[in-house]
Amino acid sequence: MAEATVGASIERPARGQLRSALIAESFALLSEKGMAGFSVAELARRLKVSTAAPYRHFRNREALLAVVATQAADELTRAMETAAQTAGPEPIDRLAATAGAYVRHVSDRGAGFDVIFARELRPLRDADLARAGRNLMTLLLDLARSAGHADPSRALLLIEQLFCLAHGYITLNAEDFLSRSRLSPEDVATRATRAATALLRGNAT
Amino acid sequence: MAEATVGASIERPARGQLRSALIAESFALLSEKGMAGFSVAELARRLKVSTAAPYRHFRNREALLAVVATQAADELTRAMETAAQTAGPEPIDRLAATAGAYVRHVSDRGAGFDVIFARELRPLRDADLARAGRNLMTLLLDLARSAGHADPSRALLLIEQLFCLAHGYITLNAEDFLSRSRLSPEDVATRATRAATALLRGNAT
DNA sequence: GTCTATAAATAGATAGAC
DNA sequence: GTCTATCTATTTATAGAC
Repeated sequence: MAEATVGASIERPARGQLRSALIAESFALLSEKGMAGFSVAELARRLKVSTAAPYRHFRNREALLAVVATQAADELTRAMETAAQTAGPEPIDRLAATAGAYVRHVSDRGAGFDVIFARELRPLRDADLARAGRNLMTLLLDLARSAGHADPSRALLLIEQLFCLAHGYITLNAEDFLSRSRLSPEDVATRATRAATALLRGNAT
Repeated sequence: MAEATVGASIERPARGQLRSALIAESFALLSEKGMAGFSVAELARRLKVSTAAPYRHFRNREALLAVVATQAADELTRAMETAAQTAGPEPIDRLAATAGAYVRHVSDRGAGFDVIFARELRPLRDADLARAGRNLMTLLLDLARSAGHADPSRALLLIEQLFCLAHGYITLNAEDFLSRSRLSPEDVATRATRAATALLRGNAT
């Protein structure tokens, strides 16, 4: 679990470390406030630097978010790759574990498809972010293909269904819809994995 | 489709009609900006009244949102009731149609579970909103029970899975994840209904 | 590489006139 | 029932000092 939950007191970064500290703290802020509630000023306040300091490292709010989104996509690609490999030989189990890993990782880190593919970041046309997003989608489509869905449009449909389900679990858990208090990343991932398995079974028949 | 899409020019409401106009326009604003981007000031600007005017009708932003959330819950309850009744005798079809109606209605109106059960509105302890939310959940649980899931915790699980899926479709469609441009409420509902059917089949086996 | 100071928007909300 | 005027807080972003 990435630290920096609500009240965690944050060290002011050493000189020269602001850029990486900004990126790291962005994940915590996204986790708490989401994309729309993300603010460069609050980020600076948390790191105990002036509100102007971030602008020495990033042209503007969107450029910072694009770097965060790129890192999120790369992290997710690795987490899901690992989950698929660990899950055993059954195609359905592998895909369900992949969706579960998505839910676990995004619940923990706060940046998922909503950030990676955010409409708000599209106008930047950031090459790194585009590459990271493509890698992520390629992994998913490959997994769907190797689960026996050779038809590309069928594979795409399966991915769409699976990740709408996964992302819904994240979003509604954030509003305490699944439980009286927010479920841990581990718990919500478990529930989402079970749901994903049912969805995949229903598609197989 | 509720009008008031992006550039739609809005009539200034007649004297005495501001309260209902505020509520009506809130749905359009939620549709475009979501909960976090919702602002009383922008609402007033769109209705061509002063920023102070809304505060003659609602104590604050949250009180306004609570009324909107209540109406959203009541609308949804009716829309989903109708969809279930129209869907024919098959329990799976009825539940899938209900989820589809959720997606269609929320894609159009902008206020779903994220607004109705918003964490932000919880501290108000608004009795009307609580009643509307309970009615909505009661309808869904009844539908799940009559679909053969007599065990209450099993019925709850089914509803959870179904509406995480439905809500995920809405959220990701809003970021153009499902298509290069945003799908219409009708189109996203069709896709979600298909996915819901697969999910329900997978749970039945 | 970071700071102070500052500007222009925008937000939520209130007091008091009409 | 709505307005003008106003206050306070917050955000994005820039200029120029250190």
